[in-house]
This record gives sequence, C-alpha cells and structure tokens, in this order.
Amino acid sequence: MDTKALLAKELAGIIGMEAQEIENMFETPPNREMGDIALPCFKLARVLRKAPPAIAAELAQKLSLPEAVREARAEGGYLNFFLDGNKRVRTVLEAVAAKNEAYGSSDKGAGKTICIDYSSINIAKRCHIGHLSTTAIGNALYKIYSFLGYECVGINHLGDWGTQFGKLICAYKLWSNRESIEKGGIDALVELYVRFNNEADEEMENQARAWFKKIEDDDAEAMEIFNWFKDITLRDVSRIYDLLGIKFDSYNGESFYKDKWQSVVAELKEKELLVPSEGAQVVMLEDYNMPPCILLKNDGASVYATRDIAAAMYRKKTYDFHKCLYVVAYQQNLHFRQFIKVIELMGYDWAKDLIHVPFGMVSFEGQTLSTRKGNIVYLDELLERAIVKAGEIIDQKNPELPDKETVARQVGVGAVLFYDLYNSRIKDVDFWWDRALAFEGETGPYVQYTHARACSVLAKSGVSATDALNNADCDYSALDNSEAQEVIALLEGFPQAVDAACEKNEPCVVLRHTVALAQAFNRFYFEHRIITEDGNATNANLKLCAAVKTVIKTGLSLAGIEAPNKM
RNA sequence: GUACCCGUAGCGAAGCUGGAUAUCGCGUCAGACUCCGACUCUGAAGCCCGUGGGUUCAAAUCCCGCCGGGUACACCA
Repeated sequence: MDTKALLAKELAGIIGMEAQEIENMFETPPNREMGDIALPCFKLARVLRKAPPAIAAELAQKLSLPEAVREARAEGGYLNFFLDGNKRVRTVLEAVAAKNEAYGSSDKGAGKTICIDYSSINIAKRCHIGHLSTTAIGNALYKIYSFLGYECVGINHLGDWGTQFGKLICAYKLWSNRESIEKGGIDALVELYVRFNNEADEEMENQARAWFKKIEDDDAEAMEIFNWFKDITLRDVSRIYDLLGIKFDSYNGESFYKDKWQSVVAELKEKELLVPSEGAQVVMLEDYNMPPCILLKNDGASVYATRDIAAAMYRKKTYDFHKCLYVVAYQQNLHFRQFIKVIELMGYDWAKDLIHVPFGMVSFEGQTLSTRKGNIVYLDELLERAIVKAGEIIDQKNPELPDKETVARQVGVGAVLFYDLYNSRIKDVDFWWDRALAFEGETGPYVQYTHARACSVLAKSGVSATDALNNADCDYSALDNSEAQEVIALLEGFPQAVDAACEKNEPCVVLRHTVALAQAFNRFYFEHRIITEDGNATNANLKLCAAVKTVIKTGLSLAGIEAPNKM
C-alpha cells in the first residue's frame, strides 16, 4: 500500500468515511513549502458540521502518521502532509531502478487491442505540414498504448479511391510514359493531375470516368497502373516515415473496401435504416441533431462514410479491438459523429469504442495552406531543414562529435516532432519556421541536451546508468534539498502522466511532464555538485542522475523522439 | 441560420472531472562559465484568465447570454 492509501485509511477511520473517497480528495499543494500532499477539508464541513480550519486542526492532532509521513500541518481549511524526504527518495529511486527503461509502463492493457488510424496519406500527393499532426500524434499514441501493455495496430488508411485516379491514368496515357514517371516520381504524378484539371475537355472526362470504372472492375491494366502509382507514393513517403522511425501494420486504405461496403448497404436496408432522399440513399439522423448521413450517391456509388463503416466493421472482425482511434483533423467532426451513430443504430454496441481523436488546423505564417499560392511547406523539406540546422550547430559547438549525421537527424527530427506534440491537440497551429526550428527553451533539443548532459556526468563518474541505479551504497541525505526533492516528485509522478496521456489521448501530457523533469534536473545540476569527495553521497546523486536520464529517455521515446547520449 | 471548437502577460502555451499567492517558454531588462557539457542556470518587470450574469463556502475551471476567431452542415475525402 502506498503512502496516500495508508493516509487515507487512517483518516477514514477517524472521519468515518470510505478510504477510497478520502484518497480521491487528496491534492498536491501549489508549492513545496506547503507540503507534499494536501487534504482540503471544505467538503468534510458538511458531514462533520464544523468549520474547515477546525476540522483540519483536529485531524492533525488525532492522526497517527504512517512511517513515510513526517508531519501533518493544518493551514486554513487544508490539512497538509510533509513526507519523509529520505524514505520518499529511496522508494522512488528504487522503483525506477526496478523497472529501468520500463518505468512508467504497466500491463493495464494486457490482452486488449487498439487500432490506430493515422497518417492516412493520399496517393499521388506530397505530404506537407498539414499531415504532420496526424502522423506524430498517431505514432505517439501507438507508443503510449504499447507501453501500457496494449496490442496496437497502426493503420495507414490510404486515400486511394475516387475519380481522380481515373483522371490520373487518363492523363498518364495521354501525356506521359513509364520512364518519365519512374524518374519524376510523385512530382510527376502531381503535375499530371494538375495538367488534367487545367486542360481536360468533355472527351477526356469521359475517358477518366471509364478508367475509374476499370479500377472498380479490377481490370488488369488499370490495376497495374493504379498499384504502380501507389508504390511510387509509398516509396516517396517512406523516406519521411524512415526519418521519423514509423512503421505501419496495415496499409489497407479506401480501395481495400471496394468490395466490402456492399454488404454494409445490404444490412442497412435490411434493418430499414437506409431511406431514399433527393436521389441518394441516406440514414436520417435528425433525432440526434445531425444532418442525414449519405451512404449512396444518386448513381449508386459509395461515399467515404460507406467505406468508413465497412472499414470499422472489418477492423472489429479482424482485430476485435478494445478501441479504434481515428487521428483525424477536427474538420471531420461531423462525419465521425454521423457514421459512428449509424453503426450504433445498426445495433453494434462497440460503436462506443470508435473514438475520433481530433486535432487543430495548420496554417502557414498566418495564411491558409495553399499549393497554388505557395503557402505550403512539404514535410520532407521541413525535416531536411531541421536536420541541416542541427548539423550546423553541432559543427559549431561540438565538431569532434562522433557520428554527427545520426545525431543531427535525431535532434532535427526531435525538434519537429516536439513542436507538433507539445501543445494540446485541439489547438490550431500557425506554422512559423523559426518556431518549428527553435532549439532553446521548451523544445525537443533542450530535453535531449539535458539527457546528454546526464549521460556525460555518468560517463565522467565511470559508472553506467544501470549500475548507478542499482548501487546500494547511497547516502540519501545528500538529496535532502529542495532541488533534488523537486526532481524526485516529478520522477514519482511520471507513471501517472503516462496514464493520463493514454486516458485523454493527449501525448502532450507526457511530453510536458518530461520537460518539467528536465527543468528540475537542470536546476539541481546547477545548485549541487553531483560528483563529490563523499562516495556514498556521490552514489545517491548519481542514482538520481541515472533515474532522470532513464525517465527522460522514456518520455521522449513515447513521443517518438530519440535521445542521443552525446550531442 | 444550426451545431461544434478556440479566446489565459507583447508573443506561444499549460492549468479546464471547481480549491490555497494562476504556471512555463520566447522576447525585454539585470546577473552567473579557472568548477560534472552555457543548446544551461538565477533574478526582475509583465495576466481584473474575451465579456456580463448565475451556481457554490470556493470559479480560469461548471451553467446561461453576449462579443471576437475558427470549422462543419447532401451526393469530394
């Protein structure tokens, strides 16, 4: 039983309430001088029919304190507890040592599968900064859920369906050839599509429709070209995924469901949910304060809601997910509410496990993203510039660093991922180069630097992080100072931060906790010598240092950011 | 028009399942490297938490109105 639970049990006995109820009332005081744990007594006033300050004072007197609690002090309506620093230090550091890089992980997700639909790129289009959030957030959630014991399935739900692919093949047949596409790659495809839209006449539009029909009908030639275009796109984007260290478990996109949505439509008809309206087939949702969900166009073709329902059913059947997350921008809020409601109306209770994880829009220096106006930054360009900048700083500050290219990549990519993940998902982001490439303050490189510095101290001492963590000869009184205690409190809170990030589907919770840990460690570092004359005090300091290094590395890794030992 | 989201120091944000003097970074100003990595650290100035009501012992946080910004709303995805 941990300290809070012990305290709660003790208090519950005196007050005459459930221990769990008391435990839920505990808070952390706004600052350390006020204590480590606080019990606000205001709610108790009604039950005990006394003024809160009197209750706090009385409890402080009657309470017999658990071993790990040094003092209980009544302050106003609060009862504040001060933990025994040495015992707390020992408990926390031993907890980190016991799990090492798995500290903060758990098995709460054991046996449960989470599908995560993210990144979901479009075929024959280049990735730009508008695709960064879905990719970064989805990847971070994948890592966080995995860390908590869930089985994750990363799904890149490719945008590979629609008449534009008929247009693309038509344009290719008219104006291009295999060689120049192989050579020009994705840019050549984009160019063809733009040209088609500028120049196409009635005849060409008809041809395009015919080509799309051939894709629908699995025509050999059409499928060969279509799949080839897909390969080119995936080959191009794989450079970005490689840089980010991202892999997917499935690339089943929209076209995968071209022969699977028909049964959904049949089922909707059978359940009398589908009704004709203005030529289309829709499910009416006015009872739920939503416009109708269109499932078949007036020409009988499917729309994306149809395919999304088919995909959800396929995923449920294939993976039997505990939850299925969709990391998609908030513009699609209504769409998700609609098709999830339709699945619910079909009678599937697992509709509640389909969770839209929305995020905000990206603009570029105050302007809407627009290829035409040039208000666009491509993802590969962004990553490249970040890596180049990191390389320049290394050349300037640490020219002797071994394996500079790798470190430049880790730092550059880390800066970009951090920039995207540090704030709440839902906020719109206005992209500015100098912000995305900032390396000081609350940034990825700052946290990475702190990690490298901790590594450096350990290297200097000649002890590995693991040995430092497991060293039993520690004089913990060396850590009896406010800077070290602050670090300890943050190490202690790390598992809860990971858990909260998972519950809220908010990677920024872990990242912010990790930044706070780095800041606290830097303050400790400046106020106190780590390596001193006193061997056992040094061992305690090094143990703290190793714990910080380990937890920072974990925190960054959950955001998909690497932590080099030197930079 | 309807629905949803956002509005916290000059700028970018955290805090939003209500609790003690509202926190962090950038920028500004003043400091700290013979010493374990200055991509660092210390200090100062700067917020009536968009606004008006309400609920409560207690509101940045919950409810209602208004203002400002954004997104979506039938056969694109």
